[in-house]
Amino acid sequence: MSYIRIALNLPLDQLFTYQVSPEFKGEIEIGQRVLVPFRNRKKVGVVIEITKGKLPQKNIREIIQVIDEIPVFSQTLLKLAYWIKDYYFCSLGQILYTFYPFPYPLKLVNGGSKSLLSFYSEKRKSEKTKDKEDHSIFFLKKSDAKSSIGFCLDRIKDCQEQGKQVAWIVPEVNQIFSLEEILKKEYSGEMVTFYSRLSGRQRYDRWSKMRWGEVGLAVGTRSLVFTPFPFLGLLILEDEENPAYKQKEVPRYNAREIVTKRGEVEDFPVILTSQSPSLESWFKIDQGQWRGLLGGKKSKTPRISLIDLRQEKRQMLSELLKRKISSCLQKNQVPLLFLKHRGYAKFLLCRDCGEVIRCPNCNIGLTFHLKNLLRCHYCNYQINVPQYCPACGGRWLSPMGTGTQRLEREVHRQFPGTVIQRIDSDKEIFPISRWVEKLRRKEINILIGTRLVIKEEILSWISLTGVVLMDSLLNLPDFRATERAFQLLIRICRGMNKESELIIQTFNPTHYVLRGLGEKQEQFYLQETQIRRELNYPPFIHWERILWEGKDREKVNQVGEEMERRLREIKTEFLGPSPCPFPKLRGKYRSQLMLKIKDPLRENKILRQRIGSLLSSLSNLRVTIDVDPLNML
DNA sequence: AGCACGCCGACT
DNA sequence: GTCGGCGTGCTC
Repeated sequence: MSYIRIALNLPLDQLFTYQVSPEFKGEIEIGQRVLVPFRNRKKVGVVIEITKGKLPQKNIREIIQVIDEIPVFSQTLLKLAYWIKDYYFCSLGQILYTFYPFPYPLKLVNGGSKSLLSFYSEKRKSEKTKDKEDHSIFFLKKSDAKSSIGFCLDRIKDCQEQGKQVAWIVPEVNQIFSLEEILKKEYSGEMVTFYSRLSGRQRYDRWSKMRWGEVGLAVGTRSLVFTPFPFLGLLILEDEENPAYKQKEVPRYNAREIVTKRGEVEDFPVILTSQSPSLESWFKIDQGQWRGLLGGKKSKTPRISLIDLRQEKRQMLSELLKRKISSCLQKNQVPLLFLKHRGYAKFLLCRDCGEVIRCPNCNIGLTFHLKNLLRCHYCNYQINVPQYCPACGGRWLSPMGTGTQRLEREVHRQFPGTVIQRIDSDKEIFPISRWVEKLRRKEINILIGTRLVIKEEILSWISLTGVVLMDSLLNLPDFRATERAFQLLIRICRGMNKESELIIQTFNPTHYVLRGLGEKQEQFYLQETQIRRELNYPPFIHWERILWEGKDREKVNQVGEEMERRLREIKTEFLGPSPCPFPKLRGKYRSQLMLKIKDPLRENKILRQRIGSLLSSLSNLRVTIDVDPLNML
């Protein structure tokens, strides 16, 4: 008698056992999909273990059908799946479902072609004799958005000669097409693009081509990282710091981590690129774990002027910025005014010294609440609004963080008769080509935008950017606020056309983010690393956020207390528990806890035991865990 | 996650 | 009377 253990797409940390009737014997392989009866329905599962011998329990049901003739998932891909499961706290079945995201009737046939089959088995033979390859991680620091293309093309051509496949991953769908256009001219092999917006049929056809080794080059978004390429020789991940690489739903993976892990597991090189590396990546290069390379010519630097808002009259546009806008308009150029999105998290700023009131534990800006209260979103520290600035004793403390529409009105007033275009919501930004077309036809005089407008295609039309209130970027209640502000400024600097100018209005002109612009970028990273080290923040630890919500406020609070107790027992460091920034959402009370984890793989195991049992005993609470969250709000 | 079971309120 | 709301429990 033989039976199999399979993974199902359920949020359950367990495998299910089924019996294999004699008719399927010898057909079953690990990594194959099978159709099984589950409750009163049919479900697709992936074979994880095959065991011969006595059945481990009674009432084991039989599989209905073997779906694939050849396993969809190789042993190495399964190894990757196991790693993701342990790292990101989800079930094996959920991951395998994201590896193979097609509904059941799509059956993986071998294209009806024998040649493909033998192709595949030949590959398997050669795999055993293959030499050890260099699976280093290369990090390409780009001087501008496009400077990775030349470098990567050479590597892609090398792969083409060796009959290996390459996957090039970009953060956003619209970046695929411009890259595709360039690569079409340079790459002579078969190429596909891959992204979720394609129809099911299209996605499946392209996926099959990749899977059967019929294409040499694939360009796509983050899910491309899971494609079971049989001959993968290189993975490229463009703009590694982009938060779009983090999936917001289960499994909450970051494609950057998967790419490097897959390179390690399958033993091929990986290239990450960026104009403005994440601190985590910069640190790995600095530590010598990854190999840093420089791409492109020396970067251009615009003229940068800092406006000290403490010296200015209380208005949104300084005299200098207004003058520059005027001269821009005279030259028929389009100035860009940048600001943060409609401020939802207000902070309290001292107009004398330019500092913001910060949490003494967490160093992030305290959030200004109604009723005279300042609160830390990380550790729940609270104080009443002080009368004097704790840093300089100044009395003029004012709440900041609003005013998108106000700026538009202000610009209208200052520059009557001009066409002002505001771009600040996702709906409007796509397609970007619409705005580019308007810029080309000179239908816009002044552009006002949030970070959505900081795209290469738009910036190349701009020669003057005014950052209206730098402080709203620097003082967001997120420990990555300074890093993100720095990256944004770098991208603006690199993206604007030549002989451009950047004007930054701020209450804090000596901030290290601003000193790090231009030639001294390493300075910024060194200083930021120092701060992260002192506060024990990433890259020195990993955050894991546990969030739970329920209708019963008391119960939500009790769970917090119980979790606190258990975490103390296993000596895990954590912040909170504290109510979420939106403490009541859709009628449910929400609390969260932030764990500081040194070694996720090791510590998650312990957490699964200690916290997992608590969580499963609480039926009417919904719990989510996010490893390496990018958004701490 | 689904899906069934079961226990309560408001309907032709 | 019963239709249907959703809290609870289980899945080889």
